[in-house]
Amino acid sequence: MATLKQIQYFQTVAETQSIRRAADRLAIAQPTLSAQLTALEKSLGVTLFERTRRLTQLTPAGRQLLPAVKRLIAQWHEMRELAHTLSDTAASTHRLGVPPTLGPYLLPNIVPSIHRQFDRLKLYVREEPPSQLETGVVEGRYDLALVPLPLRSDNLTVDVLFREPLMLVAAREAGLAQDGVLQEQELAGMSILGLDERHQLHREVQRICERTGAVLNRDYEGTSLDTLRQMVVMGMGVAFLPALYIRSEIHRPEELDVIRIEGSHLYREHALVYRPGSPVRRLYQDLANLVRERMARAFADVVTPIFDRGG
Amino acid sequence: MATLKQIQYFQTVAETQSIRRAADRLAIAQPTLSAQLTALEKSLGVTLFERTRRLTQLTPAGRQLLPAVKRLIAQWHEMRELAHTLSDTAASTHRLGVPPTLGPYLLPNIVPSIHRQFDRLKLYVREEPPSQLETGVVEGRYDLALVPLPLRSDNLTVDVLFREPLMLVAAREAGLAQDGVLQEQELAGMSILGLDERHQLHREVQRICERTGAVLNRDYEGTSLDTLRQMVVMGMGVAFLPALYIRSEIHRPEELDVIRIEGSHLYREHALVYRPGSPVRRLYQDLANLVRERMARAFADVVTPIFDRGG
DNA sequence: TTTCTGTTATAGTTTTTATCTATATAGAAA
DNA sequence: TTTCTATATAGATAAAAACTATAACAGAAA
Repeated sequence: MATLKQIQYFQTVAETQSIRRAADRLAIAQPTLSAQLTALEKSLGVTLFERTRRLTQLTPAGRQLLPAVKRLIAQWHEMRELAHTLSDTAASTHRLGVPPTLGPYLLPNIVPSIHRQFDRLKLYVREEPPSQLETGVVEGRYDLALVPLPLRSDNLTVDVLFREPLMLVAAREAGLAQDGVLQEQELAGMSILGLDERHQLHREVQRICERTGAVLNRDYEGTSLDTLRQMVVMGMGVAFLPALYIRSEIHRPEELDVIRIEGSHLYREHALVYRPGSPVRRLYQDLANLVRERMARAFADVVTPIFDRGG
Repeated sequence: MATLKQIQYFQTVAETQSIRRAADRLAIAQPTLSAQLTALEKSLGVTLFERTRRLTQLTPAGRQLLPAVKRLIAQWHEMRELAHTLSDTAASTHRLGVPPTLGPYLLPNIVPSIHRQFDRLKLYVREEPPSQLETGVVEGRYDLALVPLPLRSDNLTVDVLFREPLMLVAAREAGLAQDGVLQEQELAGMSILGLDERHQLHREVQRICERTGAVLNRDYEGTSLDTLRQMVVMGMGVAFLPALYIRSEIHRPEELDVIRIEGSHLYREHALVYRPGSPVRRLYQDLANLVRERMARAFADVVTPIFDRGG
C-alpha cells in the first residue's frame, strides 16, 4: 500500500525533475528516494518516471497522474489544517441537548456569553424531553445536555448549575394575589393546571401538589409552557411556571398575577451532564461555571446558582 | 507523519464505533489498531475518539474531521483508479510533434487507424520545424515526433517509417509535361521554387538541385506548401512538392501538372523518433508499425513503407 | 455481592520496511 | 580517454507496524 510520504516524494521529483535534487529538498538519502519511487510505481502498477542520467522526467502516465496527486496532497494539508484548528477543543461544534421548558428561556441569555469567552466554539442545539436527553448523552447522540434533577442514569457526570423557582401564576381577574404572596397552606385544595406527563415539569408540579395538598388538574394539560399560560389567562385555573419562563415571556402584567409562595422547595434544579469519559470534560466544566456566573450576575433575583455540588 | 493506512483505520473505527469490530473488518489485530489510532491522534494533535468499554465514538473534533478524512480517502481511491487506467500505457495522452510539411497531410490518414487499434490512446499534436521537434523530444517537451531523415541528434531511437517521393509540379500552361515524365537530366538549369530555409524541405530540394543541376530560386521562397503551390499556379516557376501533399491537396488537375522524374533519389524519408529510455517505447514501435502498414495498405501508389531498418 | 463476558490498553516480540552508507553503473562532458 | 554526475544496487541499521499474550476494566448475569 502506498503512503502519503511516497506520494509527496512523487510530487517533489516531478517538480525538481531530478531524484538527486528532490532527495536534497526532502532531506533524505538519494537511494531511499529511488527505492520509494520504485515502490510507489509498483504499488500503482504504473511507471511514473523516465530515468536518465541527465534528467528524470514524467512518463505520459505520470504526467496525467500528477494533478490527481496534487489534489490528494492538497486535501491532506486541508485535513491537517482542520485538525490543527480543532486541536483547540473549544473550536469544535458540540451537540447540546436542552429541555423545551428551559432551553428557549435560558439559552438566549447565556449563548452570547459563551461565544464571548469561547469565540470559536459552536453549539448544535436540539430540544427534547429530559429523559431522552439523558439517554441521548449516554448513547452519544449528544455531547452534553441541560437536564433537570434528579437524573435517572447514574453513569453521567453531573455539574449542578442552578435552582429555579416555580412561581404560581393566576389570571388577574381571579384576584388571588393580595400582595403577590401566598402561604404554602393556602394551596391546599387548589386546582393546578400542568403540562402533560411527558414533561419533567409534570412530575415536579405533581410532587409539589402532593406536599401542599393542591390538586393537579389532569382533565386539561398543556403541551407547552405557552399553552399552559394561555390556559391560565383564559381563566381555566392556576399553574406553576418556571421563573426563567416568566422572566422572559410574561411582559403583560395586566393579564396575569405572579405569586410567590411563602414556604419552600417550590423549585427545580438544572444540571449540565456529559459522559465521564469525554476527553473535553474540562471544557464542559468551564461551560458550567460560565453558566453559573452568568446566572449570578444577571439573574440573581430569579435563580440561585449552585457552585459547590457536582463536578 | 500520518499514513493513509492510519486514516483509513480512523474512518473504519468511526463507522463501526468499535476498535474491536474495525480491527476485524480491517483484518488486523486489535492492539495494532489501538496503537495506530493513538499514533494518528498524536500526529494530528487531536483526540479523535472517546474510548469506553461499551463503545468507541467520535469526539466533537473527530466528528468534524471525518468528512475531510472521507474526502481524502475518496481522492486517494480516485487516484488509484486513474493509475489503474493509465497502467495500460496505451491509455495515456502522448505528446506527438509533427513537421508542418507532413503532419496535416499524413495525420488525417492515420489517426483514425490509431484510434481504432488503441481506443484509449490520446495524442496531443503540435506542429514545429523538424529541428525543434528533435530537441523537443530530447528535452522532454515531446514524447515522440515525426521527423524527416537524417537526424541531427544521435541519442534518439529512430523508427524509419516510409519514403515519400518529391514530385515536380508545374503550371498546366507551361506545357512541361509531355507524358507526365521527365528525365533527370532535363532538370538541369531549370529554376526551382522552394520553401524558406527554416524548413527541412528547403535542404532536401537544395540537395536535389545540386545533384541534378537545377537552380534553386532564392528570390521567392514559400512559407508553406500551400503558398508554394500558389506560386506555381501563378506561373512563377516549378517546384518539388511531397507526394502526400499532392495526394491530399491537389484536386484541381486542370491547374497543375504533376511530373514524375525518371531517375532516382527524389524523395525524403520520415521516421518516428523517441527517447531510448522511454518506458513505453514498445508502444511507439507498435505505432510505427501501424503507420507503415496503413501506408502500405492505402498509399502504396504514393509512398514506400520501410519495414527493415530502425527499431 | 461475585462472576462472566466483551472491549480497550499495555507489554514484549517478530517482521517488515524505511532509511542509511558505500559502491556500482553508465551517460555526458571535458 | 578520463572525469563528473545521476541513478541503481547491496548490505546494514533503525524505525515502526504487525503479532501474541495478558492486564485492566465496565456492564451484564448469576
